[in-house]
Amino acid sequence: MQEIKVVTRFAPSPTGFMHVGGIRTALYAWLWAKKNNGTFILRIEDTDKKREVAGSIKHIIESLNWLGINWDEGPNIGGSHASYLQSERLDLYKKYAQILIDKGLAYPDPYTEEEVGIFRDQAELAKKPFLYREHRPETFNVWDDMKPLRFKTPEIKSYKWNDLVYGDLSAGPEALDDFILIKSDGYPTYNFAHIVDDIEMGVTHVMRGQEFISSTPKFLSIYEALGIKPPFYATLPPIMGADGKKKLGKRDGAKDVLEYRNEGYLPEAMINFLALLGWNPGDEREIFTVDELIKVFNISRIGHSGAQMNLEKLDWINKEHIKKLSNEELKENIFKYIPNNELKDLINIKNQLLEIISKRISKWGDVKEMIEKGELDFFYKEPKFSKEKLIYKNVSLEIISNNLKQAINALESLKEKDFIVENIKNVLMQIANNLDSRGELLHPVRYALSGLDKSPDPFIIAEILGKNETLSRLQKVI
RNA sequence: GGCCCUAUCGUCUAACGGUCAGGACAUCGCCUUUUCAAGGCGGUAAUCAGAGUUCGAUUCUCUGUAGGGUCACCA
Repeated sequence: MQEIKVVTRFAPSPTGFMHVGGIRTALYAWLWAKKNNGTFILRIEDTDKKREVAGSIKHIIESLNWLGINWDEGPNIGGSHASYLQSERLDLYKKYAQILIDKGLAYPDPYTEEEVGIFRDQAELAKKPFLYREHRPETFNVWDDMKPLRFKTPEIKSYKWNDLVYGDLSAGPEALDDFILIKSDGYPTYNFAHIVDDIEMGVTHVMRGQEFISSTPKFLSIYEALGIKPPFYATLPPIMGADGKKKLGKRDGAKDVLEYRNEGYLPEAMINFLALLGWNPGDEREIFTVDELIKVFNISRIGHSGAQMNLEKLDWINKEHIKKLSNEELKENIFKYIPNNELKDLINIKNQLLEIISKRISKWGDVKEMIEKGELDFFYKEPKFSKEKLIYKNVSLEIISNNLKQAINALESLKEKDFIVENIKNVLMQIANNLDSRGELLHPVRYALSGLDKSPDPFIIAEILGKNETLSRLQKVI
């Protein structure tokens, strides 16, 4: 058995941003190349000038960069098959087109677009698939570059082929047609250009969505006409929109992946999540680093059915990845979402506060939300409070005040350097345990320190505030 | 309409033809607790329907149903 050098590619068209569907396709192709020490190519399929959106290429590159999906050859770094922009390879497509013309397998379309449109409407009216080849001219003119060039399907037949994911696939003869190779504007169609490029670039494994199954016979017939062996095909199941019905698409709310970055998801969590959307390792592991994924990824375990995005699971996976980060990494990320310096300074001094925050978020953007809701203000700013809220159940304010006085006395006895969570807890618990219920002390202390109905426990707050501030806040409420 | 693909808890999924149909997210309950979060423990919850093959079918076959894709001078 001869080992083949794996070459995969991701070939987006520059028509806007990347959504998770495209990214997952890129990811699987990338993982497969990495796993096999192969080559991963980024190629831009910019053959439709009308749909092109300015800035897309930059945006696509930024998206892939964010996720760490890097390429060995591509538009910004070059490579031995440059250019990686199809619009700069027009001569090459013409060359291959000429080969087909010479074989009598390509001819200029004599009809106008309107005429073809009428054929199509007729077919639709008759509830039949539209087949251009039924209108194929008897004799072919010489191609003058002004008309679109069509492929003359050599043999109308059914196709069977093997797919690395779906196994044996087949299609009836109506999947075969005389499709356009080169458009009247001189640009090739996807159907033709990607085949030429895959051949030229030595691509061994083509990964793409299910929507291409029905055009695969067209591709196979081109390979046959050229006398070239097609690559391996790995068809990916679709990713469905939130309703679980339709394939995810830009028109129905698919998000730019960079929005996930802006919301504060970790790239490795995003990769982890997307890898699991349509693939599984065969055991029960779910949290993977990128390196682990490269090791265990396998085409044979890609699923066949469409999967719906589950944002809650993404949050969970992101949280699991957050847990793995060092304090430095946590700070670096969290600080991006903190507008005020007081809080940053405090976090720099108190690792405990960093821990509180990181435990309560599933993505960095949640920090912003906490701040906006004022959930962190009390750490560096005196809280506002109302006396009634000191009350725990039906205990009178008088008793509460009395309890708080005891707490103040006890806390005062702690030396500044001993003012840490363990000691604070000890001291307060001693008092609290003698009460009818601990809440009679712990609730008012927590409330006096935080001014909030919901907050972290009073012991940790006290340590973070420090002895002076803690005592001062308690004094104020009695 | 033709052709093609798919079908297991709400969601993502696992299960050489023989499992009590397993895991994860979500959800619910309990524990821990002064609240919230976290954590620990546990529960509810699925093989689309009908035939066939077989001693035995989630698994194989057929039909139906449902969903998806495709039938461009888009990719």
